[in-house]
Amino acid sequence: MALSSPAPSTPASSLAAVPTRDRILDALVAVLIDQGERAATLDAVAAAAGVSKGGLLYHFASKDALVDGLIARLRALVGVDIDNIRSAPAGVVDYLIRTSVSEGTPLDRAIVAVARLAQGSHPSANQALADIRRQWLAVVEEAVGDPGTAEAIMLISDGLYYESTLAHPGAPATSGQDAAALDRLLGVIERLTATGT
Amino acid sequence: MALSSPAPSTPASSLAAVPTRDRILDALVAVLIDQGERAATLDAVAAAAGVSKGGLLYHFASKDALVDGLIARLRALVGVDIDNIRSAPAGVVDYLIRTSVSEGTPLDRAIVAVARLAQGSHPSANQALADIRRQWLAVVEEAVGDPGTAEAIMLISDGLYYESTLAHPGAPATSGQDAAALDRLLGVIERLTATGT
DNA sequence: GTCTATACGAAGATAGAC
DNA sequence: GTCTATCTTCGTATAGAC
Repeated sequence: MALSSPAPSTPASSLAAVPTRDRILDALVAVLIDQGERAATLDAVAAAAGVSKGGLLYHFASKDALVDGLIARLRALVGVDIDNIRSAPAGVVDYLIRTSVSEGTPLDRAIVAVARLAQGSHPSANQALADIRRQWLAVVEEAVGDPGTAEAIMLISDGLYYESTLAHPGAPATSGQDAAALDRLLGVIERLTATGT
Repeated sequence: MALSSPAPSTPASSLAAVPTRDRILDALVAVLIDQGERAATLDAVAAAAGVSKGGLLYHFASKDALVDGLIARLRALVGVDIDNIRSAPAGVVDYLIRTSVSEGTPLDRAIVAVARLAQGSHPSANQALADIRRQWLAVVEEAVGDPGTAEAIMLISDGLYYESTLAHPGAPATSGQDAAALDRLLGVIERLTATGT
């Protein structure tokens, strides 16, 4: 699962300490989500990870390298997700829409963090998000048949991501009311998939 | 129309020079759209407006004041747009969706610029965008009747904005292919509004 | 592997001349 | 109203000790 780091050869127990490299990426994600792109300085990330700036720079030689590390983690997580979505019991669309709003999982957090980066003209962050969208769209198209319908559903997913995360920095996680709204939304979307072209 | 600046009392002709204050806001918008939030420094904005940093700071005492000026302009432009959308010949939904992707008008540019700002934890930018969304959603709800359908349409609009502007910094304006895709999308959306709840 | 200290440049803001 | 210094703080990165 932790594709971004080599598996330790002899983990004494499953409670083995998280490698510093991963802790730093966790800290980067946390700062990006909670305080935005501008606040994600080397100082702030190092402090959040519990290391010094010098310590951070040992693991990631520059800020760009740090960002690249996060994007690599995101791509790995998405690879797993694409497998999950194809075999989702409630269907591809249900899975996609529900996970567009969740905010809890490592994947959600990685996406939101990279989306924050993408606004600051990080070309590789934009590229990664565009690639991911393409992968999801392909799966939805495969599931619903009609490309136009797939695009509309994908746009709703984009809108949910934008609304639930980017538009409201520091918002609390999914609440009960949101869950009801999500059910209602899925009902509306069914009207798109029920009828053919 | 230019609600953000007092009308000159004696404009010799309609070619009267644009006030420096407005030129500075234009420059801020241009830099935000073309180069992102981080690039929108006082130096860069001043250069784009053709004034010195000191000159800029005469009109806007601080960077926060500059941002507030842009947000005030956006709110004024949206006020006009809300009037337009209610009387749009092709209908509210058609107008909303089409203008979600345009990118050419002063309003579009102001929205994209403020959206860039919103990612950098500018609370007032987020607040303004949330307010605007609420106004549009109210109009759509009024037009289509069902709140769930209205929300789905609004999310598609959000997705279009995200896709066409935030996700692709420095992308060219609406192309021919986009226009066809938009028509197809409107066809899909009609399936939502055609059927009742 | 992790730390402290320091160099260097960039960005916001002030002061005062014109 | 607009300009040119100048000050200060912050962010990235390097050097070298431990």
